[in-house]
Order: sequence, then C-alpha cells, then structure tokens
Amino acid sequence: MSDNEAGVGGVAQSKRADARRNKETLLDAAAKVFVASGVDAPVRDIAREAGVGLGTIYRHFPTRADLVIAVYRHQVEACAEAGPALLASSASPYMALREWINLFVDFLVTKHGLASVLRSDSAGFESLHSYFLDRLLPVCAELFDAAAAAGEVRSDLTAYELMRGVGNLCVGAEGDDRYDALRLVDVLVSGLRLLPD
Amino acid sequence: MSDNEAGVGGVAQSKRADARRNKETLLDAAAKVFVASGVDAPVRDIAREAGVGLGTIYRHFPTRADLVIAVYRHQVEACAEAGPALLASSASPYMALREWINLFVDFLVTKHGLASVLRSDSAGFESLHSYFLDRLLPVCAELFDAAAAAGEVRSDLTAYELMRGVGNLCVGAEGDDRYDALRLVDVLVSGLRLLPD
DNA sequence: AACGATACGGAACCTTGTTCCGCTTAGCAA
DNA sequence: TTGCTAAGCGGAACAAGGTTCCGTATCGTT
Repeated sequence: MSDNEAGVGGVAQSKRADARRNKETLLDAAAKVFVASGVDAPVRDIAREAGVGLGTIYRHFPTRADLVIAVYRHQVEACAEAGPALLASSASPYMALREWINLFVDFLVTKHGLASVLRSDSAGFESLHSYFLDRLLPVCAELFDAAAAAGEVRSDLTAYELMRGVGNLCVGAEGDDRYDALRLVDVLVSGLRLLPD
Repeated sequence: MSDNEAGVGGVAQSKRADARRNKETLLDAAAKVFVASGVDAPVRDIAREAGVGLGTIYRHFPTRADLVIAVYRHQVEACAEAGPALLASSASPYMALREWINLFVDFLVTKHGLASVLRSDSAGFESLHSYFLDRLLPVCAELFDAAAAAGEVRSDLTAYELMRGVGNLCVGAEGDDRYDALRLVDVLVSGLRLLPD
C-alpha cells in the first residue's frame, strides 16, 4: 500500500481534504468509465468523467496502470468491507450472505475487462488475483459460517466452493443476452437454504 | 487468404514484381523485428528494417493486426512447406523429422509474443490457433509416419503426441536462461530412435 | 520511347500516455 | 479575520505510435 492509505478498511489519507476527495472521486469515475468503455478507456475520458484535470490523475496515480490497479483493489476492498457490515445490519446471516453475494456478482460482472488485466504479464498486475482471493475468501467464509452456524444453510460445502461456483456462473456473462448470471446465482444461493420442514 | 495469393504453398501474386518482392521483404522484416522487439514493435521499426516507407506497409497490410496475422501464417506456412522438402532431400526420414522439428521449435520459441496474440480476443486473431494445428499436424504426421515405416523410430505414439510433447517442452522457454528447450527437444527426439541392436 | 496504371515514400495527422508549470486554494498562525 | 505558503489543480505541451494522403517514381505495355 502506498504511504497515504490507512490500513485495511481505511480510506485515503492526505493533508488536504480536497485531495482526498479527488482521489475518491477519481476511483469512482474510473470504475464507471471502465464499466462503460472497458479498461482501455483513455485517461482523458476518466478525467472528464471525474471533472478534474489530467495533472490531478497523474498526481494520485503515477501511471495509467496504477489507476487500474487502484480501482480494482478499491472495489475488492469495498466488497470485503461490506461483508461484516451486512452481517451486522441484516435480519439474518443468510440474508447477509445473499446480499453480499449480489455485491460479489456485481463486482465479477463489472470487472469484465479487469479479468484480462489479471492475465496480463505487464508490470504490476501479477499479484492482483491472489489479493482478490486472500481478501474476499475470508469474508465469504465468515458470512457462510455464520449462516451455517445459525442453521440457515446446508453446510456440506466450503466457502471456497461457493465462491468458485458463483464465479463460474458469471463466466461468459455480459455479451450473451440470453444468459442472466444474476438469476442463476440467485438460484444457486436459494439452493443453499435449509428449509425447516 | 486475400485475393492476390496463390493457393496453399503459393507466394504473393501481384501485377508488379516490385510489389510482390516488397510484400515478401516486409514479412521477413516483420518476423525479424517481432523476434527482436516483440509483437508490439512499432510499425515504423518494421518499415525501417525492411527499407520501405510506411505507405508500403499499409498498402499490403491495411492495419497493424493484419501484418501480425500475415507474419504468423507466413511462418506456419514456411514450416509446413519445409516438411515434404526435407523428406525429399534428407538422408533418411528420421533425419528429415529431426530437422523439421528443429524448425518447428524455432517457430514455437520465436512466436513467443505471438502466443499472447493467440489468446487475445481482438478481432481477427481467434482462428490462428486452429490454423496452426490444421496445417502443421499433417506435416508432422507425414514425416513421423515415414520414419516409422522405415523402421527408424518407435511407433507407439502419435504425431499429435509428438507435437504436444515438443510444444510443452518449449513452454516457458525464453526468459529462463537455465532452461534450454532446444536441448530438451533434442533429447526427446533422440529417444524416438529405434536403435538396431 | 512514351504512357498509363500501379506502387512507393514519408510528411502530416490523430489519438493516447505522460510531463511540466503557472495559478488556486486549503489549512494554519498571528 | 487576514495573510502566508505549500499542497494541489488544470490543462497546454510533448512524446510515441497507428493511419492517411498525395506527389513522385517505377513497372509493364504499346
């Protein structure tokens, strides 16, 4: 992590509030543009979307690649942080798991172009996949275990299997209108349920 | 195939001799530059290497991608054509097979960057891999079967297995100085030999 | 030898990543 | 509140690479 980030779960730190705000704005804008135009979208488009100058982007992210990586990590982070929050706020562990998986699927489908970045052997991208797993698997496991402990879901599978299952259902989404990954995942997650009968 | 190419095994046809010559020169120059600098080498470098202007490149290959594809096919083609030629000129089918496999390995190691092109989902690159197999497997089989028929090599494996074996030995070559794919392949091919004892 | 079609070279153009620098402004001190 | 100053900002300018265009040179034919 760079020098001006708080630890896990923190938010960009900086002397000046506007700088912090801009960095956040940029990450959001970049994410939006990446979804709309793919990860190859020009830096200028992101600057425009964020309403900032090119210089501002390059101060926060020295190269284009740094921005892509930051967006990816930012999204993984957001997804990870949502886990405990949902667990605390939802009516039941199962509902929390269900909602979290929706976020997760959003991320998977959205990252579309980011997947190719993961494969790339360009400098700086190689550790993203392991980061992804390291960060999200424990979160998924926490939610899943909580639901299992509450007797709401079957427990004859692992959190890893669940994540893989969801992930695989999302493969090839986007581009095939006849295939709704979100719906399939919903079916899968419904299938987890242990109905009291 | 474009409109001004002869059929399989042919060479570029064109009204004017200089145009034909230039196309050939370009393919060679591009291959050379790709090996030296990777498939991302600038078009200008290729023009310089070939000693022609940019316009010449773009007349023969409407886009950069067309050039890459043409080089790839050109090399597959050259490799394929070499098979029967070697069979006719070599001292024995086994020696022909051995020499052909050297060419094949050259191609594999050389295509290095081209491999990434094969994976790419950019327009125009998707059919290259199947072209590769369709064209080269029969050639390899012809040489292998000839050597087998002459009793020079063991015949308890298929040409496909041989190609896969050689291909796999070449994976990860280039970039690891401690690994010499060429030598390993030589060992493998030597192992094919049925020594009269 | 002359001529028309074909091909050539490379300057010019466009897009995109990156750098640079004068101007603005947040945060602090008096 | 008012200055002060360094952190930040915007965007023009630059660099690099793909692509286009067109005046010129060359080929093949008559």
